[in-house]
Amino acid sequence: MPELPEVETIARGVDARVRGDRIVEAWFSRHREPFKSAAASQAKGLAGRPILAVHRTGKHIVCELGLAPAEDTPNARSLGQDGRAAAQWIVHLGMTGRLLVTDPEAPVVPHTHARLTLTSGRELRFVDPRRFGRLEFRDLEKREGFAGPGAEPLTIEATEFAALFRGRKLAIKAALLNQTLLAGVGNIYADEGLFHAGIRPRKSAGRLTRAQLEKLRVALAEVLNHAIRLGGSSVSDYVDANGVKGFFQLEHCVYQRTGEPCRRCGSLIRRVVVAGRSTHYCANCQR
DNA sequence: CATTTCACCTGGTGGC
DNA sequence: TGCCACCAGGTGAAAT
Repeated sequence: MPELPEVETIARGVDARVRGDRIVEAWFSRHREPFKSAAASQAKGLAGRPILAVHRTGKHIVCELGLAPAEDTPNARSLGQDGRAAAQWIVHLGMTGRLLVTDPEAPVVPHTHARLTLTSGRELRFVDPRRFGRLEFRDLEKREGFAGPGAEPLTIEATEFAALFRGRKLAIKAALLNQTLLAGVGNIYADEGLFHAGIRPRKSAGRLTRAQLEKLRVALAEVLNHAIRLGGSSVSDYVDANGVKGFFQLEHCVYQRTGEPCRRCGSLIRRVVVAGRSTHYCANCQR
């Protein structure tokens, strides 16, 4: 479910409620590897660590963690070297993942795969029916910090954005979904961004003019920021860290509006398959 | 290497 | 009500 605006909304919500808290204990379900690091090593790595901050990178939620009291040295390294985090817990929600902050007595819903109990008494829970999500623990004393390979669509500049697509023959829609180029855009916002930029999804990425690419960059950033302001798109079951739905689905111009009139020109929205994904566009507004 | 296709999962929906 | 086909916001491995 979650693309950049949904992940950003969740990360902000989780940050607001668990920043400064401390992980007492972590529990993981046995359900086959919905994990990137083994459950046992994650549980061991997480226990006792303070949560310094929670933020988003691409479609990943990154929990910045300090040192557990036992390994804390008198050398003032409870925040790690230079006040930076000593470890990270990285959550990718896949299609149906949820990261929720709950009271401990809140019923444990089916497909709950992780429960982190916190000093405050609250719990951080990961729920994921389809199990496409991924959980990873990184000890920064041993490895490098997490940074997705793709550029951030909200801050990328014109020249760099244009360079991403130069010489690429594939459809612009397929290119937008490639997380190693641009991180955070998924099926909804690729379609919406292309609509606002007036570009056909199947147009070759490398054949777009510099002006079209710039229009696309701006359109994407506007759509994503607008969606963040509305708490994301709740297409079926997306909710934020507090279980609250978003409202951007009400503003969709093309996504899942097949056969409905275009909000700008009235012609009917079409659905095709590009890069194996449902793709929606207005043949009149997008050329 | 660039690009496309498919497998991975469960659950909801709509047709019959 | 039941059964079934189809669809779904994501990725990464395998095939081309």
